[in-house]
This record gives sequence, C-alpha cells and structure tokens, in this order.
Amino acid sequence: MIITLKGGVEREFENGQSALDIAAQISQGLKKAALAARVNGVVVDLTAGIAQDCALEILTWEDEDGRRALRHTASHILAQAVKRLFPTAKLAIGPAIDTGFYYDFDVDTPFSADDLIAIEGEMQKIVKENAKLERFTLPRAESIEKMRAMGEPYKVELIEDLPQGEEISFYKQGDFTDLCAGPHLPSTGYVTTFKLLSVAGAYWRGSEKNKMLQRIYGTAFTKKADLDAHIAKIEEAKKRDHRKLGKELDLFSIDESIGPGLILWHPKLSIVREEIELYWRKEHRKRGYEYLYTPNIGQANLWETSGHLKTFSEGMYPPMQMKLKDASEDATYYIKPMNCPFHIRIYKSRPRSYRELPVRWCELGTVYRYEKSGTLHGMMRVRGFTQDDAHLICTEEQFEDEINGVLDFAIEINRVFGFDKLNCYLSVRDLDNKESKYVGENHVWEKAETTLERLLTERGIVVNKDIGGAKFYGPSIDLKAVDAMGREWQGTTIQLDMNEPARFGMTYIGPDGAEHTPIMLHRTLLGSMERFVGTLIEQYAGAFPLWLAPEQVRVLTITERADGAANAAVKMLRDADLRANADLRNEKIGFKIREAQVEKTPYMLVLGDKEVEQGVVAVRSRKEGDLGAMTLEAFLSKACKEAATRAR
RNA sequence: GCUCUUAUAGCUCAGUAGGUAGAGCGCAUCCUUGGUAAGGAUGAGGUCUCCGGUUCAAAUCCGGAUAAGAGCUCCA
Repeated sequence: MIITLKGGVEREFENGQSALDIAAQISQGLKKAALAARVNGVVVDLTAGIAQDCALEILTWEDEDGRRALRHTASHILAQAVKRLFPTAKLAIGPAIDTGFYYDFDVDTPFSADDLIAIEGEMQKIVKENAKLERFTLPRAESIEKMRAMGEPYKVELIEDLPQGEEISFYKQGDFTDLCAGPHLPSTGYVTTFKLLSVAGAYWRGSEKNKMLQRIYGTAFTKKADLDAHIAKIEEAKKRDHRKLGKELDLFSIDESIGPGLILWHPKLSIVREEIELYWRKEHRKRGYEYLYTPNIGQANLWETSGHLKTFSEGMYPPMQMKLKDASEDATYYIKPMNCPFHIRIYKSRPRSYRELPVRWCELGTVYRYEKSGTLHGMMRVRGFTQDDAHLICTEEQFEDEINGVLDFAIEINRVFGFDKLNCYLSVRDLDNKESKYVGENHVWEKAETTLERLLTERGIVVNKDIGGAKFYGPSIDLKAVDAMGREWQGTTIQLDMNEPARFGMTYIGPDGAEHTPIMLHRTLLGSMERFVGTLIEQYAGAFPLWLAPEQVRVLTITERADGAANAAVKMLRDADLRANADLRNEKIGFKIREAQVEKTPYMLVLGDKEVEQGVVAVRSRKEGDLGAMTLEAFLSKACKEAATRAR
C-alpha cells in the first residue's frame, strides 16, 4: 500500500501494518515519540492496522491530539486504580483537558488527600504492569447489557444517549474495561510521567440538577522536565495570586462585617485605580466620548421596562419579595445591576435627530449584583463593581464604523497594560436550537453576526465562534487578554442590543423626517475596575510599572545627617508630580533597601554623606539594582519621562 | 447555590488522650549612625470566627451559622 506521509512524501509499506510499525521503519526516534496516529484526518490508535493507501501522520507530544491520547490513557489508568482500591465506585466520564485530565466517580465517601496518594501509587503499579490497551466494539444492546452487568449505571446512560447506528467501542487494559471512543496509547507503560493534582465535586453531565460526583484531576507529560515546569507554573501562579499579594502589599481587603464580594480599596491600590481612570478618561475624550454620572438606584418601573426584573431579578438587590422604599412609601427602588437604562433615559430626555448620532456615552458606573456565594473570588468575581461602561447609539449605516472604533480602542488600551495578545470570541445564535428565543428580526441578526465576523477577520483576528453563546438580545464580541503567565482574562465585551432600544422606545428623526429606532452597543474595555486591577496585580506580580506604582520613589538615608537633603529631595520629586516618600528611620541601609524592594518600589534614592557632599543621589532600580550616582535633576527627567510614556 | 476542605496574635503557621495557648515575621521601646535584600535587647498583642450541645472541665468532641479555599454551575 502507498502511504502519504507528512509533507506529502509517498512511500510503500506492507499491507496491514500498524502506524507504530511504520513509525519504526521511518525512524526509531519517531517510534519512541509516537502517541497516536492520524489516518486520512481521523485520529486512531497507533496499534490499529492500516489496510489500504492513505495519508498518515504520526502524532507526538507536539500534536494536540497526541497529548490528548496520552492524557486520556492516563485517565483510564486513574479509573482502573480507583476501581481496584474502591470497588464500589461507579465510573462516569474521564476526558483529557487542555492541561491534563480528570475522571468523575460516584462514591459513597469523598476522596481524601491520602486517598489521592494511594491512588497515585496504584497507578504507578498499573504503569509497571504495562498492560496492552485493546479496543473492541459491541452492538448496542450487548453494550448496555455489559455495562449493567458491570454495575455502571452512568455508562448505561451514556450508551443510551449515543445516536443510533454509532459504533460503540470499549478499551480493555488488564482487569479493567471502559466504554470509550479512544484513541489510546498501546499500553499503560507509555504513561510514565503523571501526577494527581486535586479532587473536587462536579455535577454529573455538568448540570446542577444532577448528582454531585467526585472528580479527580491530574496531568501527564512525556518528559519529567515538562511535568516539573508545569508544577512550577502552578506554584508561580500561586505566588502571583492577587488575593495573596493584596494582603502582602496592603492593596485591598474584603471585610466580613461589610459583606462578601465587596472590595475595600486600600490607599495604594486606590492610586493604581486613580491613574487608570485618569488615563481612561483622557482616551475617551480623545475619541469623542462624553462622560455621564447616574444614580445608584432606580425605581421598579425602570427595571420592568428594561426587562431586568423579569430575566435578572435573582441577581438584583434587594430580592423581589423585599422592598427598598423611601419614607413616602410610594416608590419601590432597586440598586442598579447595569447602567444602560439610565443612559437610555438621558437619550430619551428629548427628541433626537440623526444629525446628533452617533452618541458615545461612557460612565465608570458602579453596579451591584447578587452573585452566588460559591462563585465569588477575590477581586475577580464580586458583588459590587465599577464597570468602565459605554453605550454607543447610532444609525445602521454608522454601525460598522462604531464597532471598528471600539475594536481599535480596545486593542490600544489592552496594549498599554501589556496585554499584546487578545483571544477573540464571537457569540452568535444557535439556529438549530428551536427553544431559544431571540428578540429582534432575523435579517438584523443575520446582518449583525456576519458584519461582526467580517470586521474581525478583516483585521486578521482569529475568531472563536461560540454558537449559542449569544444573549437573547444580540450577538457579542469578547476579547480575552492573555497575561504574562499565558492565562486568559475576560476584559473587553462588545454587545449589540436589539432589545432595549425597542422596549424603551428609543428613536431618532431621520433625514426623511420619520422616526427610526437606533442601534445600541454596550461595551466595556477593561470589564470592571475590580476584575481588571485584580488581573493587573497578577500580570505584574504586584510590581506595577512606574506610572501605576503607588509609591514611585523612596528616598533612603544612611545616617540622620542626610535627613535634610532627603526631605528636600522628596519635596522636589513631589513638585514634579512623582509619588515619593522618605525613609528616615534609624535602620541600616540594607534593611531599608530590602523593605523597599519587598514592597516593589520602582526607584530608591540612597542619600549618605558622600551624596550630600557631592550634591547627587545614588539611584537604585527595583529591576536593575544600583544605577550609580546622578544629580536629582537628571533622575527627575528620567523618571518623569518613563512615567509619561507609560513604559511597562 | 452544590460537593469537599478549612477557620488559633496584624501576617504565616505550631499545638497536647479534652485540664482555658506558642514560634517566626510585623508592631512598640531602648541600644546601635550603619553604604545597596534582614544589627541587637526588651516588651505589648489572643472571648482560639460566632451560637448551641456533650462533659466536673471544650481551642480540642458533636450540631448549626458565618466566612474563606479547591472544583462544578453561572458571569464583568
């Protein structure tokens, strides 16, 4: 048979050979690295025989499907180990995921940390046994019967849900058999480098209506060094955790007597926020936005009109059955979960002409939402937050330009904070799902979705389409920032709203003298100040660039003979708009430097007898260490320049 | 909200088979005036998260509440 290899090379091999055999004939190195194979685009086991001419690709660690095969096999080994140690455990599902694998089990008592160690030990044994993974198929009825006999109700349910006519395959390794589509590695001995990481609850089939199962997470690699690097990365992420740094650097706190999910911004982090807001305002003004200020509460009828009371009431303060009233008892209020109804009321405060459009209204609007207790997470998921919100109201002709303007803006503002890479997600309707109700006319949706996709592709942006991800009122674009650790953070959201303009009766008078309904876009660039600043803490590991640093310069004295010069220097620095303090304490210079360094102060100016005499300052940078002596004027111009350019 | 885990000094954590508490860092005072990541001494800090129960006796055992953590679900 003729096999077309990677790169289009054609070679003849004997019929019926497996991919593994072929890999060995090409190179022993390739055989060693092989994890799975792709035959005519379909991923199969290495051991599967190949009977006819085809295109063949040997998949290694470099290939995502190769990694998945390895990790999926690791998950089977995990399941086998659990069955040996806990014979009554019922198997659910156990897939490979981006960073490893997991397996869900139904057990009477949850796994403990010690259980995890024991399971990992049993897995080592199974790897040593090096049992072959053998694939076989069974007809539907027999498959169900087999799983019933094995006492695996979840597997029975899975098979029953498989489409009629689909091949039902199993994999057997030694004393363990599992329903599985594969592919898998040839034997358990292939999985040499793995680790179990954690155990947690997870719903059967991801629905909170179903039973909570026990999920064990693990990861597997081909090289020990990669596993170590992965664990090191997890450790590094822990070090950067904004909750940890928030405490260590005195940035923010959450107070039980105030309430969960409510952030107290301490002085240092308030400076960071203030700097971001100043920059944010300037950039908005530059792009033709106008600022708004609106109240924190609004009456019930406003939220009825917007539809929030109907679709979002469980997320609002106070809950519907409670009433927030004023002394007159005439009006019922709700705390705002969104800013849009207020902006819409401003729009509707007088008739609008097409000549005024587009309007771009922005507000740093603080909203409150009742988020479920289990979802709260430091500053990333909170109950009170300030959105960097804006609403763009325009005509259909202006829609494209406005979207483009927002995209430019989003890319620019993310870049300033070091987020050069953005992952783009486009949420559209799921047309096959008849149950979901989308408001607005079909052709408007159609046009909006295709326009958004086109505008993104025209920029060369890779679009990840989330089919069915669209809200009932319109499609949306999410730009997720990729941080220094390669993690994604939700920031920019652009949402087309086909609901509220009509509900609120927003109109403008067109050139034809008739009333038209405008198009409205909601958008945030940073998302919320809480989540964004939390992300920044992790992005910079607490070491904010000069323009954001709470304390930019600290003047350190060696002896009290330099106190006068230090105070004078601080005054000059402050006059030049730099945030500076003096450390005049009776401590050794090494101690003062250590403290300033630990607190991640960008610049330290050391002043002793020598400097005072020569009229200079000894400059130390947080990053580069001792920079030597220079005049205060020289340092000032260097620092001011660095701050003004928002250097990273 | 659900499953599991956790809650001891400002922070990080010890803690005995139930007999009402300890370390390091930080803080305060004093000594030390010292050249680029920790000088020394002394001292003050705790209703052991809260509410109940068992017990002669509870930080410790049991129940509940609250909050936090890991996930699941959901989201800016």
